[in-house]
Amino acid sequence: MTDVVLASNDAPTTATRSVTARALSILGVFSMERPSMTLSEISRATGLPVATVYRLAGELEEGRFLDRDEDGRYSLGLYLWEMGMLTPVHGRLREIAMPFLLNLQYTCRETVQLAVIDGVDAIYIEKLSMVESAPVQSRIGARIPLHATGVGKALLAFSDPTFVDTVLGMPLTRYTDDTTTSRHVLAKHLAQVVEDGFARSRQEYLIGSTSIAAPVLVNGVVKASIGIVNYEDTDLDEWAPALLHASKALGTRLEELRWGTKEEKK
Amino acid sequence: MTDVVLASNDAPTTATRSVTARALSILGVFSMERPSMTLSEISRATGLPVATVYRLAGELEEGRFLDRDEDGRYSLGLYLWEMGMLTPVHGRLREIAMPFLLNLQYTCRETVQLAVIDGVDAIYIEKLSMVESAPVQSRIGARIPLHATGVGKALLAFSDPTFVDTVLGMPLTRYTDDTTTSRHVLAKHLAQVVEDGFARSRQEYLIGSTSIAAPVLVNGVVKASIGIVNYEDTDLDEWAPALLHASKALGTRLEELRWGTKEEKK
DNA sequence: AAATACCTTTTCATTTAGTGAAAAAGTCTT
DNA sequence: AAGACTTTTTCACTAAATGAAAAGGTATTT
Repeated sequence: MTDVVLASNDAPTTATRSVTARALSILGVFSMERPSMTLSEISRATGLPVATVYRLAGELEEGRFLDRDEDGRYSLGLYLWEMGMLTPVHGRLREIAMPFLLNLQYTCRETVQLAVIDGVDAIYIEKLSMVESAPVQSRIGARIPLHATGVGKALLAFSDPTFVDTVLGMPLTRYTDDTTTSRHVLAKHLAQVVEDGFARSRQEYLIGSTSIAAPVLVNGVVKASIGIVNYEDTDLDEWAPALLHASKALGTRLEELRWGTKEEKK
Repeated sequence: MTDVVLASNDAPTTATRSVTARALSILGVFSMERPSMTLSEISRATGLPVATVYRLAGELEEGRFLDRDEDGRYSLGLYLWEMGMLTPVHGRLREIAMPFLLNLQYTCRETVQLAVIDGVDAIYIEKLSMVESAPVQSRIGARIPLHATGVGKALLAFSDPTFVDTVLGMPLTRYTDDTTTSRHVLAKHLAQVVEDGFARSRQEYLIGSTSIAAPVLVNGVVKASIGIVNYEDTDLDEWAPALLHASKALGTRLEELRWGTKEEKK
């Protein structure tokens, strides 16, 4: 009931009551850094006895939530991915956004991103890039700070004031020399973002990366943000009109579809 | 152990032993058609007593595998999507393929697809489309027949003969008047695909849709296929060279990265 | 406003189903 | 061939999950 959900440390996570919670915690230890693990690695990472992991991982494998390769290493299963594709954020948001993102990417030929807020982070929902690579920090599914990225600031600047206060009240992590860590300065930045209609970010999170980003407003509420980034520190302001056009068009489309309202029931 | 895994019928699925299997079966009842469900709907769909679902769904919600909206309706949670993004098929394959797909889409301006084999189906891993819509059957994550789509035939034609026999030995479902349902005719088609180096499909699965598709070979083994589709029944042969170039280039890139071999360990 | 019908939540006596230490069996390494 | 790991199996123990039934909600109907 009053379970304290321990964040995914690699350190042995003690005390996880129910079977279900234990099984789920097994899935939770996989990450970008450790996409596959052996039985005993999982045991150490979860703090669960090997015998227990053996049984539970076996059940997860049977349910196709885990895959097991010839060497006996476990990795997250395709079925899990299939389920992810059924999630509203993908099935509804990304699906609808795609044509707008593609058009934008077609215009500017830079990497185009789509992000949403979850908790006090932003998450990349989509990233269209002509170049391979792009740092892991910017992969789809990555959590990124609201205060130190283009898409983050675009989301934050147009958020509910109460929420903004919450975020400003938290320690603003420094990632580079150019990260804004003063809440006062950040508040001024955000006001500027609202005025301009889009956010700028210059190596505030990753050295050498520059971005601009605009909010996607649905009936006046920020639901997502679209960004243009590159990793050569080139000025991107020339693409601002195209960016704003794309974000507005997506917002309008989502309004038309009454996105997020209860018309997608049953 | 000798659990008969019942396919996701909507009909009450009886007899699911373990707690874990029950919890997972709750996740399994969500689908594109029913992306959100109430407690009692889940109870009926899984065949589990309401009280049980109440507890388990509560735990899944706590673990962020399920979301619950104001009305009390459950839907698949964002965390599930995040995990999906860690899956090899996304993190490795789609990520690497993206630049090639974008380039292809940039060239032909038609919908571009990436698919892989899972079991005896193909699954769309990625779809880049300038137009919204495109039928649900072709959404990312959708399972599609190997014998009646461009990407499917491209995958099958270059598959292991034993596997081909298995697939040809199964009933070939008819989807449209143009679906090839004779195994003999299909075998001939596949030989033609190998000869041409790419597959053609004309409303074999969906009325009005045409596609061409080429295999992505990694050290001579099909690992995926890339397709170009449209829904206006236009001839796409003019894009075959670009398609072949993209699929070859991706295959080569995957070879360079020693994709699927055990260099991504630890 | 009372009745009907269907939902969600809580309770609790019952017992099933999960537990994990330890032993066995299987890998590599040196 | 011995050592240091793994993974798998076993089994006596009991914690933890179960689900019927009652209580509490929320609509919709009469």
